[in-house]
Amino acid sequence: MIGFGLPNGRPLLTHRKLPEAAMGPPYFYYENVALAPRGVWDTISRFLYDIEPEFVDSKFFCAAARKRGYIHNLPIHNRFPLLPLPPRTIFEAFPMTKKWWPSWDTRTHLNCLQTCTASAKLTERIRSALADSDDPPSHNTRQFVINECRKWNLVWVGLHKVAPLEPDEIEMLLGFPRNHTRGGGSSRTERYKSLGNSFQVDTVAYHLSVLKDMFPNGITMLSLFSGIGGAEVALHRLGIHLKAVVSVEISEVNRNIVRSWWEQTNQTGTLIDIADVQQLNGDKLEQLIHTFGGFDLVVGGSPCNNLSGSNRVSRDGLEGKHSALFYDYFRILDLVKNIMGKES
DNA sequence: TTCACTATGATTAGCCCG
DNA sequence: CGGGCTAATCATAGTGAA
Repeated sequence: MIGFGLPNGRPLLTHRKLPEAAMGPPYFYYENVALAPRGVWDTISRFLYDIEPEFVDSKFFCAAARKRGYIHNLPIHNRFPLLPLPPRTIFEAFPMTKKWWPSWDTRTHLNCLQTCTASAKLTERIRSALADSDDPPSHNTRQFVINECRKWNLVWVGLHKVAPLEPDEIEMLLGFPRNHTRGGGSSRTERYKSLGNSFQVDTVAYHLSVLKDMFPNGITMLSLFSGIGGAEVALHRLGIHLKAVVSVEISEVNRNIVRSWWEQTNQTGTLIDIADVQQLNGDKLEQLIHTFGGFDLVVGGSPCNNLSGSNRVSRDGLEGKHSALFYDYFRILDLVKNIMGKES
């Protein structure tokens, strides 16, 4: 799952032919979970002008897996990665764990960072099982421990002692500045949730890097379902000036996080935040496009709640309560294309 | 009311192998 | 080609303490 190519490998593809209807302006970038129920990506692709999705696992960019599909109309040649390159193995990311890491735990990468973490009961069950067993432990004990460690992304922090990642460790893995989600009224639970729902910044930045030469004076972006601002952080770290960002995000805590980051990084552009995508109708978009002279980029990862395999309760597909917001991404993107096409 | 904590499988895709 | 196996997975809902 390497998409059209990785930073240090030979590209599988350097050019592609996009359908006429897919061409910009604006450029757009859509994201969601790769392992969605059958047929979901076919539907998404059909709405987004029949562009073939680019499936990438972020384990090639950082120390944690993140299998995602991206549909975009960006050029794909001359991409470049963010520097410095982030740690790409568990030991590089968390050197202190090496001391306690059993040889029979052969993981080099973590699994997908999700919204919930393991219970204290589980880590205690693991400690107890290992303390009561031989050295090395029996096959059954090892199997139990390894399975739980993989399922819950546990790391070794002591003798027989595993623990879930801390929020600041997840921020690092995902490419955000330390304490990005800390403060601003965000509880620990909310931090895990917001981070679990986020982009992996290095992966997204690699795809967006082609914009740097194309927009030397900066870009104006419409950011839908912004979350904690993964796309904004990616562009900023690429050194692309943000002239204006219209950010749409339902969570007040997340809006605060992005607003706070905007202040921390001394942005000179304009940040407008909107709570609900439903507020973005034709009139509102015409007004915004008139104000900013159009959007260069429309970014969005629509809710995956009803697509994710972790959802035992309501994995209802693209028509599910939350994931159906994909259709608002399409609606808004298509409106922007039409309005901008009319004015040019 | 908020927050921390806990338990709760099914659906895929990719293998190998007959 | 299909059955059996391994493996991964941006979560929801309930409870109880503060």
